[in-house]
Amino acid sequence: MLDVSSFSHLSLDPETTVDKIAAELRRALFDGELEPGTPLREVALADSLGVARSTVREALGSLVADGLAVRVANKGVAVSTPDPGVIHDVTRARTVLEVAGVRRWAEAAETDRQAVRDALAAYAELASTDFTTAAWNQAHLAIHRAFVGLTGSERLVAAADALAGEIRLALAKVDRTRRNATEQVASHALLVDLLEAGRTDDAADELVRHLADGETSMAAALT
Amino acid sequence: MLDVSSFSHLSLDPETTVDKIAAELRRALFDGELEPGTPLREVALADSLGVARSTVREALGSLVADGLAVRVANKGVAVSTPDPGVIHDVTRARTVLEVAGVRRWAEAAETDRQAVRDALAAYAELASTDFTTAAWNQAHLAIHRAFVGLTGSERLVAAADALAGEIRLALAKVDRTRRNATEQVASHALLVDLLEAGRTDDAADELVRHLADGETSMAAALT
DNA sequence: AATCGTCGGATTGTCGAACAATCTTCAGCA
DNA sequence: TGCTGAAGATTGTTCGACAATCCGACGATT
Repeated sequence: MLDVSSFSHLSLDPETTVDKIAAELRRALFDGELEPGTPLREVALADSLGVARSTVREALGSLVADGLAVRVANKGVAVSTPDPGVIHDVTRARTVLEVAGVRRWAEAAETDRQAVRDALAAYAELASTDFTTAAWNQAHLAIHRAFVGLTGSERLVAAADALAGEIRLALAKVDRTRRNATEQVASHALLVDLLEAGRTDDAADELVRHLADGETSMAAALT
Repeated sequence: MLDVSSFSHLSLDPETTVDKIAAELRRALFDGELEPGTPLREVALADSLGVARSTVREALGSLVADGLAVRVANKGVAVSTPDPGVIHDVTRARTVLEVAGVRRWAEAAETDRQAVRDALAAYAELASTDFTTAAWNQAHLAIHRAFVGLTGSERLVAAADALAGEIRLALAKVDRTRRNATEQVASHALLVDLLEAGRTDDAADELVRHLADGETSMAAALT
């Protein structure tokens, strides 16, 4: 039998009701079931989900903390509405984070580099299946998250996750991505190839271009 | 008389009780009145502050979202305990953010550059007064915040603020800063001078050194 | 007609009490 | 010593209530 200390790496934290509600709301947001600007009434959500108002309230606080919704005092919480200014700021922020990551490709931990390859592989595989918009966006953003992971800082990854949430919100109603799925995969594969070849400067330039393109297409999709 | 639409830039949001509680708890944390690891009991805080438990609970959620405290299910929230690993991660993260800022010095908005100068001036002035540890740390971190502000991204500044919170937590009980206040000011002034002279590469190197020094001294102060 | 005051409904912010589930402590016992 | 189990403490969640605030409508005034 193993020593007890061998299990010290195991852990589980019981999923609380607030977490479930927050997760369900996030899913609804990312699936485009809730239009940006939609007010999230506490009582309506409460008896729609069969929980108390306090619990809903706490879950809403979680969404607000992540920037997915905004709360104005005495008026309540509403789904964040991504405007061009937000898109621009998000793009500038993720450019900083992701470029910092890819520039550390050579010095990064091997596991972090492998995470990039794995994310790319999953992305490519998904492209040949019948995927949903939300799943596609998630796989795409997983690659960019892995880029930030190259910095080796979990806090930067957390910041990138918050940015990704706002992007998924903006992309919820857009599935223009489907038609050029293979093209998108090729673009990211090229980027990783440049990294593997040691051409980090070229990779960084390519990434900046890619993110700028993403900004323009996202801004255009806002109608 | 002015047009009615001239008032569109005015706004005010009433400060809610939860905000006051969260602010008070932050102050106590940054002033070192609460040791890291101290459990924050909901009932104790509630009747100590003269508010309901629900309200305290919500305020605690705010602290947890900012990384100043940690919540484990069914056990409650406790003040975060900064260990060397945390310090290292925070340092790596802020290095990315601040270096990205200073490298954009030339392209940054003039107001953002001026914010750096102003923060430095306030820091220098504070050095010649009888300051408290918390105020000193705040003035110091304001400079570094201004560096991130050079990126022009409010989201990166927000991320930097979260990092700054954890730093203030680690620095709460340390006032080794007092003795070499003028030296600290000189170090930051040199950095800004390099920027003004257009030597951004040298400034970035200096900044990296400065942050690395900060990490070692913070880690040493953890005892 | 346009502006202003007021009224009522809806919603949030906060409070208080309650209860089950879980954690912690500690005495008792093998 | 090491395990068991009961008691107390703490959290997670629910319910009900109330004041404060917001919002829209409805008149009243100029």
